[in-house]
Formats: sequence, structure tokens, C-alpha cells
Amino acid sequence: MGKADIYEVARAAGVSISTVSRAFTRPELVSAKTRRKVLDIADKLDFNISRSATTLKSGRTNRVAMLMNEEITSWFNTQTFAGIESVMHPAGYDISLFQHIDTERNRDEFFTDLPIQRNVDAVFVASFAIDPHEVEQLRRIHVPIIGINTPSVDGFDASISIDDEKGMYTATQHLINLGHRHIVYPCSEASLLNSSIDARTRGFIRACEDAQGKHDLNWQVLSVPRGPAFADSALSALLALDEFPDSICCQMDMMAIPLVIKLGRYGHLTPRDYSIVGFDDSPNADTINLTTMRQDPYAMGRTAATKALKLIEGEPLTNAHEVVEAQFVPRGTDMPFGGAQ
Amino acid sequence: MGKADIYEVARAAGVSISTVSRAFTRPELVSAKTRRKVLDIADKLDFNISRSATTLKSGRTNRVAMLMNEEITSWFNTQTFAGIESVMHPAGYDISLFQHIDTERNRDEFFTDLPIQRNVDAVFVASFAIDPHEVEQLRRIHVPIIGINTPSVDGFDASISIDDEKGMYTATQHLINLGHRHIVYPCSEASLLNSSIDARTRGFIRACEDAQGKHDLNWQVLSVPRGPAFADSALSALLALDEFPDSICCQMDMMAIPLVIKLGRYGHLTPRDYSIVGFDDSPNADTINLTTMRQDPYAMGRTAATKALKLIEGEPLTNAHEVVEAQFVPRGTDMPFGGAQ
DNA sequence: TTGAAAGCGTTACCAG
DNA sequence: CTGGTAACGCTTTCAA
Repeated sequence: MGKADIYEVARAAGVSISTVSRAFTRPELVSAKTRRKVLDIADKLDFNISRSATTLKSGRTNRVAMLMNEEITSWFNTQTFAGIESVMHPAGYDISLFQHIDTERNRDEFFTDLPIQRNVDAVFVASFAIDPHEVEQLRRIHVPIIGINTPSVDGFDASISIDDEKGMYTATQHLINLGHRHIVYPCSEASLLNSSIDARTRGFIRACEDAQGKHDLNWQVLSVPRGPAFADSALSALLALDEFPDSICCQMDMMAIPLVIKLGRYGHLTPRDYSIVGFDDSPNADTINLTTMRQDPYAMGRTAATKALKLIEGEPLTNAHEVVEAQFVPRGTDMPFGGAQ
Repeated sequence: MGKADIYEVARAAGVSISTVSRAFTRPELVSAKTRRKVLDIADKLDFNISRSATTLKSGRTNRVAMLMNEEITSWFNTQTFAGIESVMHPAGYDISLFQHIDTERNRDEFFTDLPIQRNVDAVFVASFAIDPHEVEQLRRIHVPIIGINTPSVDGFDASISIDDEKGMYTATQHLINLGHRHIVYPCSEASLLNSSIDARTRGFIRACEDAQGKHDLNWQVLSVPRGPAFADSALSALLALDEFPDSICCQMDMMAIPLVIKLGRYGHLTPRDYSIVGFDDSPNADTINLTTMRQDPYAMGRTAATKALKLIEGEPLTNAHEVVEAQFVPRGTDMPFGGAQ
């Protein structure tokens, strides 16, 4: 907010407040000379249009909400947020962030209070298992709701999701095709709140079951507690196995990367001793040369935001609900079973 | 925004709009019975107070701006943002993000347009070399300006900075004290826009120069181009050296981590063959057991936000400008020179 | 405890 | 192309 108000500027410029307003927001309606004079004086007086007044008048809030599990600092959330921001900011929108909508208490609080707390033009829901009743609550604020990796698209006006199950199915199948028969899937316990995690686990299991008939597969899901030490827990669990597996299929790169590094300290080297594939292609995956399934949450954020903008404008969406596939990224942590020469 | 307006709610509840307003924002001024009735009806009608109207009336925007170099997705920016958010969001503020204020064009555009583009109650400037003229421009929006790791605090109402130079001085000294005499400092070229980077380099150089008298030191700054491949460039430059150094002092962990991993593939193992220390303690530093200097940008963000809130309230700050020190985190990538037994 | 009315700073319609 | 004026939805005195 500047120092002076629109009346002072109008007076100083010898014009009406209408003209001052137009000089800023509809320059084409004002003569070049008048416009220049107004803008000069406004600049001198440190005046600028009040967004609050504009938004009140227009009925638009120029703000959207983004709901997420956990912290904005996680790789997925940051990338998604950045993608949304890259579209919404240039369009004049701010993003109001709601983190940690993943504990019973926070969820309750959030879904009870959102409508009366903030006003937004759209709501993004990123990667969590929102339930139908909660979607219902959200709908009451009467703005478009856009899902990103939500378990279901019921109640959403638009969505973009990665096919986690299929992606993990592909990764698992890759290991099986390589001849691996003893496959372990280390994963942090399902939170019931991150639909991606669950879907990936399903993909792994389905791939193993499908292959079971053709091969004598020894596979298992190795579930460890959530929390900051999940990778170390998985490491211990892996080392405690009677027999070390010939391959590891990881829920995510953040699991795979520490495992590759730390297993090496125990003499288990990839790809010499075992194959391992990750999921995400998050930072440092390339550094350790990890074979993985790539997803692009930044691009998903952009897509979601583009849909949101259209919905806000009342434009129809040609394909409201999109599903994208994870992309296989072959690198150096996998090798045919017994294939080292 | 809900469906109904305040008049409908007032009518349905048989009260005036004043009472409806108070039921929401000053519940203590309304009888319990009336309040309940109003809130019930409001809920039924999906009504809720318009923030736009409230902010217009109050003169507050309930929004702050955050300026940064590069992307929100960098570790430092994400952490700082999350820290600010953790304080500002509960206080009712949204954060309007301005990324990439680091190219000539973006800077110009930004500093010319900010005042007329958005209205904010405070501005955070994170980690870049804003120049005095630009601070001057910023000041014209007449709100508190809070710096985070800015090169100077002139013109800022408050600031929190890490002592990068001292931190790197300490790290370098540590290597020298360990007996190392051939030290290389790989760093991506100074951007002129990231004051932290410059300060760290100065710290390294000063530590070397200070030790020069006492020891026969062979030190050098190995500058490589900025960009996504900076770590690989540093790797090549290091391998091209006539003699491989006995120690490496890294500008940041994002440089150190790939180096440790990739140098290993060329047979240079730490701490056996060389010592290396990083800076930041960013993700995976612990995974590879990297000795480093820790900084906590999340905490700095919180501190900055706390100061901002006070300034917005017009409260005095007891210590407007704070400097914190990086903390030495000894782990496993350093060892006395020739000390392996 | 409640109601009436002024006013926050714009925008947009309608005149001129 | 420009000016006057109502209206956006709320908060806040002031009265009752």
C-alpha cells in the first residue's frame, strides 16, 4: 500500500478517481497523455492500487488453497507447489498453503474451519486420501477442487494423477524379467493418508502374483515404521534376512538411495550383488546411478493449475481427469541375474 | 466465498448484519444464544466472512512477499519458505512468492512493478545481493523489509543472517589443523547474486592466507561454471589436477555429496585418501556420513517471520539484526593427514 | 446486547 | 476520453 490514496492522486493530476483507476487497470481507455501524467504523479506519491479493494469489487479473491500431507519441504510437495506457483503467480494468484492435513486432529480442524477461515478461488488437494465426506465439506465453499494424485476423483472438478500402481508394476516386472527371483519390497508403513504409497505397494504385489505362476518367486513386502529413520530400519531388516535378496524394489528413491549407499558398507554392492530400482527420480538418484521410475510432480502441478485457471474462468475442460504414466529410467543399478561377467 | 451473503444470513436469523459480523469476529460481544443461531444458519447457508472485505476495511492485506534467487525448489529456499510459512500462516498471512529475482531482466521488472502489482504487509528478501537502489525502491511500499542472508543490512528493518564467512573459515581451519596441506575449494562461479556463496569463498581464502605463514600450504579455488552440471565439472577439474589434493573444502553439500560418491568410482576414497567437508548439512549429508557445517534455514525463516509480525504490529524489536553461526558437524569424511592406520 | 449507518478503495455503468 | 456515482461485503462507532 502506498502512502497516498486515489483521491489525492486524482486531485494532484486534475482528474477524477475513475481516470486514475483506469490509468492503472484499463490503460487503453485513457489518453496517453493523461495516463502518463497520472502514473507519474502516482509514482511520486507512492500510490498504488489496493488489491483488497479490487478483489472485493471483483468478487475474486486471487488466492487459491493447496492442501498437502506432511511438509512442503518434501520433494514431491515442493515440486508440485512450484509447478502450481509457476502458473498461478503470473496469473495473479497467491497460494495459501495448508500443510500436515494428515493427522486426525489437523484434518478435523481443517475441514471444519476452512470455509470460514479463508476465501479462495480454487482448492488443490495433493496426494492424500481425502475421504468422500471431506470432499463434500470442501465442495461447500463452491469453488473448483483439483486433485493431484488423489485416490479417487469423485467430487473433484479436475485432477491429474500418476499411475503409481502401473509404474510399480512395471518396475517389478523389469526385475523379474531380468531373472531375479528373490525380490524384497522395503516400504514405510502405509499412512492411510498417502494414496501413492498404497498404490505402489499394490503394483508390486500384483506384479509378483502375476508372475508367480510362471516362476518360482520368493517375494516379500518388508514394512518398516514411518519416521525419519525409515531407511535405516529397512537397512536393518534387510540385513537381518536369512538370505540376502537378489533384488530390491523400492517404494521411492528416498528409500533406495540410502540403501544403495549403506548396503555398500556391508559389502552388498549393486549391481554386482543385487539389482535395485527406485521410484520418483528424485535428487541424487542420478548421482548414485539409480535405475528408477520417473515422475514429474512439477509438470503435474502445472497441469493442475492450468485446469484450475480454466475452471475459475468458467471455461469447459476437454479432459478434466488425466492420468500420466511413470517413465522407466534405466541406469546402472540393475543387471540380469547372475549376469556379471 | 459461500453462496449466501451477510444479508441473507441476517434475515434468516432475524438479526442485523452487524450481529452476524460480530458472531464471527467478535463472538464475545454477542449473546451465546444469538451467536449459535447465527452460526448455525450461516453454516446451513454456506456463508462465511469475506476476507477481501475484511482486509479492505482493516487496511491490512494479510499477505507478505518473499523474494528469492532461483527456484523455491532449492534446499535453502524451501527450508526458509517453510520456516516463514510456519509462523505466518497461523497468524493469518499468505505468502506471495517472487522467484528468480536474479536475472537482470527479472530484477528490473520486479523492482519496477512490485509496488503497483501486489500489496503486502511485509517483504522478505532471501539470500541475494540486492543493491542499495533496489532497497530504496522496496522501501517505497512503506512496509517492513526483512532480510535473510543479505550482504548488507542497510535499509532493512530487520534481518537474520548466517555468518557464512566465519563458518567456512572454521571448516577450512579444521582441515588445516588435521594436517592437510593441499586443499582445493571447488565452487561454482559466483553469481554476484548469492551473497552466501561469495562470503564462503572469502572465508576459505582468509583461512588459507592466515595459515600460510605457519605452514607451507598449497591451496586453490577451483571455479567451475554454474548450472546443473556444476558437480560433474568440479569432478573433472579435480581429476585433471597434476596431484590429487589431500583435502577438499566444499562450498556446499550439494557439491560435496556427488563428489564423495563419484570420486569413489575413480578410486579416491574418503577418509582413506582425502578429507572432505561440506557446508549446509542438507539432505543425504548424513547418509554419506559427510562432515559438514550445519545451518538451519528453517529456523532462520521462523526468526525472520517472528520479527516481521512484530514490525507489522508496530512493536519495537530488541535486536533487529541477528547473526547466527554455522555449527560444525563432525562425521566420517575427515581424518588427520596420513592418519589412517 | 443489538441495530443503523458511515466508510474502507476500488470498479463499472451511465452520461456527457 | 472523462467524470459522477452506486455498489462490492464487511467492521465499527454511536445510539438505543
